[in-house]
Amino acid sequence: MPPVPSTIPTRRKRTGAPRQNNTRHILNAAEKVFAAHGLSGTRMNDIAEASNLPKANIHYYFRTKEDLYRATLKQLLDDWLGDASKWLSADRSPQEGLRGFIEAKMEFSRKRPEASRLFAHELLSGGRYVHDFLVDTLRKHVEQRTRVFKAWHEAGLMAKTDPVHFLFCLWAMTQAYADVQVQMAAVLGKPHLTGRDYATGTQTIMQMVSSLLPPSPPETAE
Amino acid sequence: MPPVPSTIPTRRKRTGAPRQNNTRHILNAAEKVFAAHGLSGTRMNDIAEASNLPKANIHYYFRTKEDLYRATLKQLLDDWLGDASKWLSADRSPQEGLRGFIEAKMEFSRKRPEASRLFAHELLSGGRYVHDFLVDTLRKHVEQRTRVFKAWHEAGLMAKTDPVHFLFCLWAMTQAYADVQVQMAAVLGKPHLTGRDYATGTQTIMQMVSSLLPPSPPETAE
DNA sequence: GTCTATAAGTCGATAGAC
DNA sequence: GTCTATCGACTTATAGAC
Repeated sequence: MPPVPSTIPTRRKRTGAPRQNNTRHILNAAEKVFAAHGLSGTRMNDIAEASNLPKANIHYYFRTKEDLYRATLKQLLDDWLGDASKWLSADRSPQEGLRGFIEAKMEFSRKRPEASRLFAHELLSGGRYVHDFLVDTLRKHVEQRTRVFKAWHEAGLMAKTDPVHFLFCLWAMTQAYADVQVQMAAVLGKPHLTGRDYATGTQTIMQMVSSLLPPSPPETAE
Repeated sequence: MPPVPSTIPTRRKRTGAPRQNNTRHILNAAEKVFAAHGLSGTRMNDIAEASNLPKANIHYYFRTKEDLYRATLKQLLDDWLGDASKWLSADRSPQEGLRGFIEAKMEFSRKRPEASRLFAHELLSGGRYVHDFLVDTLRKHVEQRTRVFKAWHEAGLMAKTDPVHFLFCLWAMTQAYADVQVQMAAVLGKPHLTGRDYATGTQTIMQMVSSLLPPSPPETAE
Protein backbone atom coordinates (compact mmCIF):
# COMPACT_ATOMS: atom_id res chain seq x y z
CA MET A 1 0.00 0.00 0.00
CA PRO A 2 1.30 3.49 -0.81
CA PRO A 3 1.91 5.52 2.32
CA VAL A 4 -0.34 8.44 1.32
CA PRO A 5 -3.47 7.30 -0.59
CA SER A 6 -4.72 10.84 -0.97
CA THR A 7 -6.44 12.43 -4.00
CA ILE A 8 -3.09 13.59 -5.32
CA PRO A 9 -2.13 11.34 -8.25
CA THR A 10 0.70 9.14 -7.01
CA ARG A 11 3.76 10.95 -8.23
CA ARG A 12 6.37 8.93 -6.46
CA LYS A 13 7.55 7.37 -9.66
CA ARG A 14 6.87 8.48 -13.17
CA THR A 15 4.92 5.61 -14.66
CA GLY A 16 2.29 7.21 -16.89
CA ALA A 17 1.04 5.41 -19.97
CA PRO A 18 2.55 7.90 -22.48
CA ARG A 19 5.89 7.62 -20.72
CA GLN A 20 5.92 3.85 -20.94
CA ASN A 21 4.83 3.98 -24.54
CA ASN A 22 7.40 6.55 -25.55
CA THR A 23 10.33 4.94 -23.78
CA ARG A 24 9.48 1.63 -25.41
CA HIS A 25 9.32 3.28 -28.82
CA ILE A 26 12.58 5.09 -28.27
CA LEU A 27 14.39 1.99 -27.03
CA ASN A 28 13.29 -0.02 -30.05
CA ALA A 29 14.40 2.69 -32.44
CA ALA A 30 17.67 3.11 -30.56
CA GLU A 31 18.42 -0.59 -30.81
CA LYS A 32 18.24 -0.41 -34.60
CA VAL A 33 20.38 2.67 -34.94
CA PHE A 34 22.99 1.74 -32.33
CA ALA A 35 23.22 -1.74 -33.91
CA ALA A 36 24.33 -0.28 -37.20
CA HIS A 37 26.73 2.41 -35.98
CA GLY A 38 27.63 1.78 -32.34
CA LEU A 39 27.61 4.40 -29.60
CA SER A 40 29.97 6.99 -31.00
CA GLY A 41 28.83 6.53 -34.59
CA THR A 42 25.17 7.15 -33.79
CA ARG A 43 23.55 10.59 -33.89
CA MET A 44 20.68 11.42 -31.57
CA ASN A 45 18.99 12.92 -34.60
CA ASP A 46 18.84 9.52 -36.29
CA ILE A 47 17.23 7.99 -33.24
CA ALA A 48 14.76 10.87 -33.11
CA GLU A 49 13.80 10.29 -36.74
CA ALA A 50 13.61 6.52 -36.27
CA SER A 51 11.19 6.98 -33.38
CA ASN A 52 9.20 9.83 -34.96
CA LEU A 53 9.83 12.20 -32.10
CA PRO A 54 11.61 15.54 -31.82
CA LYS A 55 15.18 15.21 -30.63
CA ALA A 56 14.42 17.10 -27.42
CA ASN A 57 11.90 14.46 -26.40
CA ILE A 58 14.54 11.77 -26.52
CA HIS A 59 16.59 13.89 -24.11
CA TYR A 60 13.51 14.32 -21.95
CA TYR A 61 13.23 10.58 -21.34
CA PHE A 62 16.95 9.76 -21.46
CA ARG A 63 19.15 12.58 -20.25
CA THR A 64 22.20 11.81 -22.39
CA LYS A 65 23.08 9.63 -25.36
CA GLU A 66 25.12 7.44 -23.05
CA ASP A 67 22.13 6.93 -20.73
CA LEU A 68 20.05 5.80 -23.68
CA TYR A 69 22.82 3.51 -24.83
CA ARG A 70 23.04 1.85 -21.42
CA ALA A 71 19.28 1.41 -21.27
CA THR A 72 19.23 -0.10 -24.76
CA LEU A 73 21.97 -2.55 -23.87
CA LYS A 74 20.26 -3.48 -20.63
CA GLN A 75 16.99 -4.55 -22.22
CA LEU A 76 19.00 -6.61 -24.69
CA LEU A 77 21.24 -8.61 -22.40
CA ASP A 78 18.40 -10.55 -20.76
CA ASP A 79 16.99 -11.48 -24.14
CA TRP A 80 20.42 -12.52 -25.35
CA LEU A 81 20.72 -15.19 -22.67
CA GLY A 82 17.23 -16.32 -23.58
CA ASP A 83 16.21 -19.91 -23.01
CA ALA A 84 19.73 -21.25 -22.68
CA SER A 85 19.17 -22.57 -19.17
CA LYS A 86 15.92 -24.20 -20.27
CA TRP A 87 17.58 -26.18 -23.06
CA LEU A 88 21.07 -26.79 -21.76
CA SER A 89 19.85 -28.57 -18.67
CA ALA A 90 20.97 -31.87 -17.18
CA ASP A 91 17.50 -33.39 -17.24
CA ARG A 92 17.48 -33.36 -21.02
CA SER A 93 19.38 -35.53 -23.44
CA PRO A 94 22.24 -33.82 -25.28
CA GLN A 95 20.44 -34.35 -28.59
CA GLU A 96 17.29 -32.65 -27.41
CA GLY A 97 19.05 -29.94 -25.42
CA LEU A 98 21.55 -28.97 -28.09
CA ARG A 99 18.96 -28.96 -30.83
CA GLY A 100 16.65 -26.78 -28.77
CA PHE A 101 19.45 -24.41 -27.86
CA ILE A 102 20.73 -24.05 -31.42
CA GLU A 103 17.25 -23.53 -32.78
CA ALA A 104 16.52 -20.90 -30.14
CA LYS A 105 19.75 -19.05 -30.89
CA MET A 106 19.08 -19.16 -34.63
CA GLU A 107 15.58 -17.90 -33.99
CA PHE A 108 17.03 -14.98 -32.05
CA SER A 109 19.46 -14.17 -34.88
CA ARG A 110 16.56 -14.20 -37.29
CA LYS A 111 14.01 -12.27 -35.25
CA ARG A 112 16.26 -9.78 -33.45
CA PRO A 113 19.31 -9.33 -35.65
CA GLU A 114 19.74 -5.78 -34.42
CA ALA A 115 19.99 -6.93 -30.83
CA SER A 116 22.68 -9.41 -31.75
CA ARG A 117 24.53 -6.80 -33.79
CA LEU A 118 24.41 -4.20 -31.07
CA PHE A 119 25.95 -6.65 -28.63
CA ALA A 120 28.60 -7.52 -31.22
CA HIS A 121 29.28 -3.83 -31.84
CA GLU A 122 29.75 -3.25 -28.14
CA LEU A 123 32.14 -6.19 -27.79
CA LEU A 124 34.17 -5.04 -30.80
CA SER A 125 34.53 -1.62 -29.21
CA GLY A 126 35.98 -3.14 -26.06
CA GLY A 127 32.83 -4.04 -24.13
CA ARG A 128 33.25 -1.29 -21.55
CA TYR A 129 29.49 -0.95 -21.11
CA VAL A 130 28.86 -4.68 -20.67
CA HIS A 131 31.87 -5.44 -18.50
CA ASP A 132 29.80 -6.14 -15.39
CA PHE A 133 27.40 -8.35 -17.31
CA LEU A 134 30.31 -10.34 -18.74
CA VAL A 135 32.20 -10.98 -15.53
CA ASP A 136 29.15 -11.46 -13.28
CA THR A 137 26.04 -12.72 -15.04
CA LEU A 138 27.57 -14.32 -18.10
CA ARG A 139 30.40 -15.98 -16.27
CA LYS A 140 28.03 -17.64 -13.81
CA HIS A 141 25.76 -18.62 -16.68
CA VAL A 142 28.68 -20.32 -18.43
CA GLU A 143 29.67 -22.13 -15.26
CA GLN A 144 26.19 -23.63 -15.02
CA ARG A 145 26.18 -24.74 -18.67
CA THR A 146 29.63 -26.20 -18.07
CA ARG A 147 28.22 -28.37 -15.31
CA VAL A 148 25.54 -29.66 -17.65
CA PHE A 149 28.07 -30.58 -20.33
CA LYS A 150 30.18 -32.36 -17.73
CA ALA A 151 27.17 -34.26 -16.45
CA TRP A 152 26.39 -35.37 -19.99
CA HIS A 153 29.95 -36.40 -20.48
CA GLU A 154 30.09 -38.41 -17.27
CA ALA A 155 26.85 -40.15 -18.16
CA GLY A 156 28.50 -41.23 -21.40
CA LEU A 157 26.02 -39.22 -23.45
CA MET A 158 28.52 -36.81 -24.94
CA ALA A 159 32.16 -36.91 -26.00
CA LYS A 160 34.69 -35.14 -23.84
CA THR A 161 35.38 -31.62 -24.99
CA ASP A 162 36.31 -28.30 -23.46
CA PRO A 163 32.86 -27.12 -22.36
CA VAL A 164 33.62 -23.40 -22.40
CA HIS A 165 35.18 -23.34 -25.84
CA PHE A 166 32.38 -25.58 -27.08
CA LEU A 167 29.92 -22.93 -25.95
CA PHE A 168 32.04 -20.23 -27.61
CA CYS A 169 31.72 -22.17 -30.87
CA LEU A 170 27.96 -22.48 -30.55
CA TRP A 171 27.60 -18.76 -29.88
CA ALA A 172 29.90 -17.88 -32.78
CA MET A 173 28.12 -20.00 -35.37
CA THR A 174 24.58 -19.03 -34.42
CA GLN A 175 25.27 -15.32 -34.01
CA ALA A 176 27.07 -15.12 -37.31
CA TYR A 177 23.64 -15.54 -38.93
CA ALA A 178 22.76 -12.10 -37.51
CA ASP A 179 26.09 -10.32 -37.34
CA VAL A 180 27.58 -11.08 -40.76
CA GLN A 181 24.26 -11.60 -42.49
CA VAL A 182 25.27 -9.10 -45.14
CA GLN A 183 28.36 -11.16 -45.97
CA MET A 184 26.38 -14.39 -46.18
CA ALA A 185 23.75 -12.82 -48.40
CA ALA A 186 26.39 -11.40 -50.74
CA VAL A 187 28.15 -14.75 -51.03
CA LEU A 188 24.84 -16.50 -51.68
CA GLY A 189 24.00 -13.83 -54.25
CA LYS A 190 20.79 -12.75 -52.53
CA PRO A 191 19.46 -9.44 -51.20
CA HIS A 192 18.89 -11.10 -47.79
CA LEU A 193 18.80 -14.47 -46.10
CA THR A 194 15.61 -16.50 -46.41
CA GLY A 195 13.94 -18.92 -44.06
CA ARG A 196 15.54 -21.77 -45.96
CA ASP A 197 19.00 -20.32 -45.38
CA TYR A 198 18.42 -20.28 -41.63
CA ALA A 199 17.15 -23.86 -41.83
CA THR A 200 20.23 -24.99 -43.76
CA GLY A 201 22.41 -23.16 -41.27
CA THR A 202 20.71 -24.85 -38.33
CA GLN A 203 21.11 -28.17 -40.07
CA THR A 204 24.81 -27.60 -40.74
CA ILE A 205 25.49 -26.54 -37.16
CA MET A 206 23.61 -29.58 -35.84
CA GLN A 207 25.72 -31.76 -38.08
CA MET A 208 28.91 -30.35 -36.61
CA VAL A 209 27.67 -30.70 -33.05
CA SER A 210 26.71 -34.31 -33.70
CA SER A 211 30.38 -35.27 -33.71
CA LEU A 212 30.20 -35.07 -29.92
CA LEU A 213 27.12 -37.25 -29.62
CA PRO A 214 27.19 -41.02 -29.67
CA PRO A 215 26.05 -42.57 -32.97
CA SER A 216 22.27 -42.69 -32.84
CA PRO A 217 19.71 -44.42 -35.04
CA PRO A 218 18.34 -42.18 -37.82
CA GLU A 219 15.76 -39.80 -36.37
CA THR A 220 12.81 -40.99 -38.37
CA ALA A 221 13.77 -44.51 -39.36
CA GLU A 222 11.15 -46.52 -41.18
CA MET B 1 64.30 1.82 -67.44
CA PRO B 2 62.75 5.22 -66.73
CA PRO B 3 62.15 7.18 -69.93
CA VAL B 4 64.12 10.27 -68.83
CA PRO B 5 67.17 9.38 -66.75
CA SER B 6 68.08 13.02 -66.33
CA THR B 7 69.35 14.78 -63.21
CA ILE B 8 65.79 15.73 -62.30
CA PRO B 9 64.56 13.34 -59.61
CA THR B 10 61.84 11.19 -61.19
CA ARG B 11 58.65 12.89 -60.07
CA ARG B 12 56.15 10.95 -62.16
CA LYS B 13 54.83 9.13 -59.16
CA ARG B 14 55.31 9.98 -55.53
CA THR B 15 57.27 7.05 -54.20
CA GLY B 16 59.84 8.58 -51.87
CA ALA B 17 61.09 6.65 -48.88
CA PRO B 18 59.49 8.97 -46.29
CA ARG B 19 56.17 8.72 -48.09
CA GLN B 20 56.21 4.94 -48.08
CA ASN B 21 57.26 4.91 -44.46
CA ASN B 22 54.61 7.36 -43.35
CA THR B 23 51.75 5.80 -45.25
CA ARG B 24 52.62 2.41 -43.79
CA HIS B 25 52.71 3.90 -40.31
CA ILE B 26 49.41 5.68 -40.79
CA LEU B 27 47.68 2.61 -42.22
CA ASN B 28 48.79 0.48 -39.29
CA ALA B 29 47.59 3.05 -36.78
CA ALA B 30 44.35 3.50 -38.68
CA GLU B 31 43.65 -0.24 -38.62
CA LYS B 32 43.82 -0.24 -34.83
CA VAL B 33 41.61 2.79 -34.36
CA PHE B 34 39.05 1.94 -37.05
CA ALA B 35 38.88 -1.61 -35.66
CA ALA B 36 37.72 -0.33 -32.29
CA HIS B 37 35.28 2.37 -33.39
CA GLY B 38 34.41 1.91 -37.06
CA LEU B 39 34.41 4.66 -39.67
CA SER B 40 31.97 7.13 -38.16
CA GLY B 41 33.11 6.51 -34.59
CA THR B 42 36.77 7.22 -35.34
CA ARG B 43 38.32 10.67 -35.02
CA MET B 44 41.17 11.70 -37.27
CA ASN B 45 42.79 13.06 -34.14
CA ASP B 46 43.00 9.59 -32.65
CA ILE B 47 44.66 8.23 -35.75
CA ALA B 48 47.08 11.15 -35.70
CA GLU B 49 48.02 10.41 -32.11
CA ALA B 50 48.28 6.68 -32.74
CA SER B 51 50.70 7.32 -35.59
CA ASN B 52 52.63 10.11 -33.84
CA LEU B 53 52.00 12.60 -36.59
CA PRO B 54 50.15 15.92 -36.73
CA LYS B 55 46.63 15.60 -37.97
CA ALA B 56 47.39 17.68 -41.04
CA ASN B 57 49.95 15.13 -42.17
CA ILE B 58 47.36 12.40 -42.25
CA HIS B 59 45.32 14.61 -44.55
CA TYR B 60 48.40 15.22 -46.65
CA TYR B 61 48.75 11.51 -47.45
CA PHE B 62 45.05 10.61 -47.43
CA ARG B 63 42.81 13.45 -48.54
CA THR B 64 39.76 12.52 -46.48
CA LYS B 65 38.88 10.18 -43.64
CA GLU B 66 36.91 8.08 -46.06
CA ASP B 67 39.93 7.72 -48.36
CA LEU B 68 41.99 6.49 -45.44
CA TYR B 69 39.25 4.09 -44.45
CA ARG B 70 39.09 2.61 -47.93
CA ALA B 71 42.85 2.23 -48.06
CA THR B 72 42.89 0.54 -44.65
CA LEU B 73 40.21 -1.90 -45.70
CA LYS B 74 41.95 -2.63 -48.96
CA GLN B 75 45.23 -3.74 -47.38
CA LEU B 76 43.24 -5.96 -45.06
CA LEU B 77 41.03 -7.89 -47.45
CA ASP B 78 43.88 -9.72 -49.17
CA ASP B 79 45.28 -10.79 -45.84
CA TRP B 80 41.85 -11.94 -44.70
CA LEU B 81 41.59 -14.47 -47.53
CA GLY B 82 45.07 -15.61 -46.63
CA ASP B 83 46.14 -19.17 -47.40
CA ALA B 84 42.63 -20.54 -47.80
CA SER B 85 43.21 -21.69 -51.36
CA LYS B 86 46.47 -23.33 -50.35
CA TRP B 87 44.83 -25.45 -47.64
CA LEU B 88 41.33 -26.04 -48.98
CA SER B 89 42.59 -27.67 -52.13
CA ALA B 90 41.51 -30.90 -53.78
CA ASP B 91 44.98 -32.40 -53.79
CA ARG B 92 44.99 -32.54 -50.00
CA SER B 93 43.12 -34.84 -47.70
CA PRO B 94 40.23 -33.24 -45.78
CA GLN B 95 42.03 -33.90 -42.51
CA GLU B 96 45.17 -32.12 -43.60
CA GLY B 97 43.39 -29.35 -45.47
CA LEU B 98 40.86 -28.51 -42.78
CA ARG B 99 43.47 -28.62 -40.03
CA GLY B 100 45.77 -26.30 -41.98
CA PHE B 101 42.93 -23.92 -42.78
CA ILE B 102 41.65 -23.74 -39.21
CA GLU B 103 45.13 -23.26 -37.82
CA ALA B 104 45.83 -20.51 -40.34
CA LYS B 105 42.57 -18.72 -39.50
CA MET B 106 43.24 -19.00 -35.76
CA GLU B 107 46.74 -17.66 -36.35
CA PHE B 108 45.24 -14.68 -38.16
CA SER B 109 42.81 -14.03 -35.29
CA ARG B 110 45.72 -14.14 -32.88
CA LYS B 111 48.23 -12.09 -34.81
CA ARG B 112 45.96 -9.56 -36.50
CA PRO B 113 42.90 -9.23 -34.26
CA GLU B 114 42.42 -5.62 -35.32
CA ALA B 115 42.20 -6.61 -38.96
CA SER B 116 39.54 -9.16 -38.17
CA ARG B 117 37.65 -6.68 -36.01
CA LEU B 118 37.74 -3.94 -38.60
CA PHE B 119 36.24 -6.30 -41.16
CA ALA B 120 33.60 -7.32 -38.62
CA HIS B 121 32.85 -3.68 -37.83
CA GLU B 122 32.41 -2.91 -41.49
CA LEU B 123 30.04 -5.87 -41.99
CA LEU B 124 27.99 -4.88 -38.94
CA SER B 125 27.60 -1.39 -40.36
CA GLY B 126 26.19 -2.75 -43.59
CA GLY B 127 29.35 -3.55 -45.55
CA ARG B 128 28.89 -0.68 -48.00
CA TYR B 129 32.66 -0.29 -48.42
CA VAL B 130 33.35 -3.98 -49.03
CA HIS B 131 30.36 -4.67 -51.24
CA ASP B 132 32.44 -5.20 -54.35
CA PHE B 133 34.85 -7.48 -52.53
CA LEU B 134 31.97 -9.57 -51.21
CA VAL B 135 30.09 -10.07 -54.46
CA ASP B 136 33.14 -10.41 -56.72
CA THR B 137 36.27 -11.72 -55.01
CA LEU B 138 34.74 -13.47 -52.03
CA ARG B 139 31.92 -15.06 -53.95
CA LYS B 140 34.33 -16.59 -56.48
CA HIS B 141 36.58 -17.69 -53.65
CA VAL B 142 33.68 -19.50 -52.00
CA GLU B 143 32.71 -21.16 -55.27
CA GLN B 144 36.20 -22.61 -55.55
CA ARG B 145 36.21 -23.90 -51.96
CA THR B 146 32.79 -25.36 -52.64
CA ARG B 147 34.22 -27.38 -55.50
CA VAL B 148 36.92 -28.77 -53.21
CA PHE B 149 34.39 -29.83 -50.59
CA LYS B 150 32.31 -31.52 -53.28
CA ALA B 151 35.34 -33.33 -54.64
CA TRP B 152 36.12 -34.59 -51.15
CA HIS B 153 32.56 -35.69 -50.72
CA GLU B 154 32.45 -37.54 -54.04
CA ALA B 155 35.70 -39.31 -53.21
CA GLY B 156 34.05 -40.54 -50.03
CA LEU B 157 36.52 -38.60 -47.87
CA MET B 158 33.98 -36.29 -46.28
CA ALA B 159 30.34 -36.47 -45.25
CA LYS B 160 27.78 -34.63 -47.32
CA THR B 161 27.09 -31.16 -46.00
CA ASP B 162 26.11 -27.78 -47.37
CA PRO B 163 29.55 -26.52 -48.42
CA VAL B 164 28.77 -22.82 -48.21
CA HIS B 165 27.20 -22.95 -44.75
CA PHE B 166 30.02 -25.20 -43.63
CA LEU B 167 32.46 -22.47 -44.62
CA PHE B 168 30.31 -19.87 -42.82
CA CYS B 169 30.64 -21.98 -39.67
CA LEU B 170 34.41 -22.23 -40.00
CA TRP B 171 34.73 -18.47 -40.48
CA ALA B 172 32.43 -17.76 -37.55
CA MET B 173 34.23 -19.97 -35.06
CA THR B 174 37.75 -18.93 -35.97
CA GLN B 175 37.02 -15.21 -36.21
CA ALA B 176 35.22 -15.19 -32.89
CA TYR B 177 38.65 -15.63 -31.32
CA ALA B 178 39.49 -12.14 -32.56
CA ASP B 179 36.14 -10.39 -32.64
CA VAL B 180 34.68 -11.31 -29.27
CA GLN B 181 38.01 -11.88 -27.57
CA VAL B 182 36.98 -9.52 -24.80
CA GLN B 183 33.90 -11.65 -24.06
CA MET B 184 35.92 -14.86 -24.01
CA ALA B 185 38.54 -13.38 -21.72
CA ALA B 186 35.88 -12.10 -19.32
CA VAL B 187 34.15 -15.48 -19.19
CA LEU B 188 37.48 -17.22 -18.63
CA GLY B 189 38.30 -14.67 -15.92
CA LYS B 190 41.51 -13.48 -17.59
CA PRO B 191 42.80 -10.11 -18.76
CA HIS B 192 43.37 -11.59 -22.24
CA LEU B 193 43.50 -14.88 -24.10
CA THR B 194 46.71 -16.87 -23.87
CA GLY B 195 48.41 -19.18 -26.33
CA ARG B 196 46.82 -22.13 -24.58
CA ASP B 197 43.35 -20.67 -25.09
CA TYR B 198 43.93 -20.45 -28.84
CA ALA B 199 45.24 -24.03 -28.80
CA THR B 200 42.17 -25.27 -26.93
CA GLY B 201 39.96 -23.35 -29.33
CA THR B 202 41.68 -24.87 -32.35
CA GLN B 203 41.31 -28.30 -30.76
CA THR B 204 37.60 -27.78 -30.07
CA ILE B 205 36.91 -26.56 -33.60
CA MET B 206 38.82 -29.52 -35.05
CA GLN B 207 36.73 -31.83 -32.92
CA MET B 208 33.53 -30.38 -34.33
CA VAL B 209 34.77 -30.56 -37.90
CA SER B 210 35.76 -34.18 -37.42
CA SER B 211 32.11 -35.19 -37.47
CA LEU B 212 32.29 -34.80 -41.23
CA LEU B 213 35.40 -36.92 -41.63
CA PRO B 214 35.37 -40.70 -41.73
CA PRO B 215 36.52 -42.36 -38.52
CA SER B 216 40.29 -42.39 -38.61
CA PRO B 217 42.90 -44.14 -36.49
CA PRO B 218 44.22 -42.05 -33.60
CA GLU B 219 46.70 -39.51 -34.91
CA THR B 220 49.71 -40.74 -33.00
CA ALA B 221 48.85 -44.32 -32.22
CA GLU B 222 51.55 -46.37 -30.61
C1' DG C 1 4.84 16.60 -21.63
C1' DT C 2 6.00 18.62 -26.23
C1' DC C 3 8.78 21.10 -29.34
C1' DT C 4 11.60 25.10 -31.55
C1' DA C 5 15.56 27.59 -31.37
C1' DT C 6 20.10 27.98 -29.95
C1' DA C 7 24.14 27.65 -27.00
C1' DA C 8 28.48 25.13 -26.39
C1' DG C 9 31.57 22.10 -27.98
C1' DT C 10 33.69 18.78 -31.29
C1' DC C 11 35.62 17.28 -35.58
C1' DG C 12 37.07 17.12 -40.52
C1' DA C 13 39.54 19.71 -43.44
C1' DT C 14 42.67 23.45 -45.09
C1' DA C 15 45.39 27.78 -45.35
C1' DG C 16 49.70 29.20 -45.14
C1' DA C 17 54.25 29.74 -42.59
C1' DC C 18 58.39 27.12 -42.41
C1' DG D 1 57.06 17.57 -46.81
C1' DT D 2 55.87 19.29 -42.08
C1' DC D 3 53.05 21.49 -38.79
C1' DT D 4 50.22 25.27 -36.30
C1' DA D 5 46.26 27.78 -36.26
C1' DT D 6 41.74 28.19 -37.59
C1' DC D 7 37.42 27.91 -40.34
C1' DG D 8 33.03 25.94 -40.88
C1' DA D 9 29.91 22.22 -40.46
C1' DC D 10 27.85 19.21 -37.45
C1' DT D 11 26.20 17.35 -32.92
C1' DT D 12 24.86 17.03 -28.10
C1' DA D 13 22.27 19.08 -24.90
C1' DT D 14 19.25 22.65 -22.95
C1' DA D 15 16.51 26.93 -22.39
C1' DG D 16 12.17 28.38 -22.52
C1' DA D 17 7.63 29.08 -25.05
C1' DC D 18 3.47 26.41 -25.41
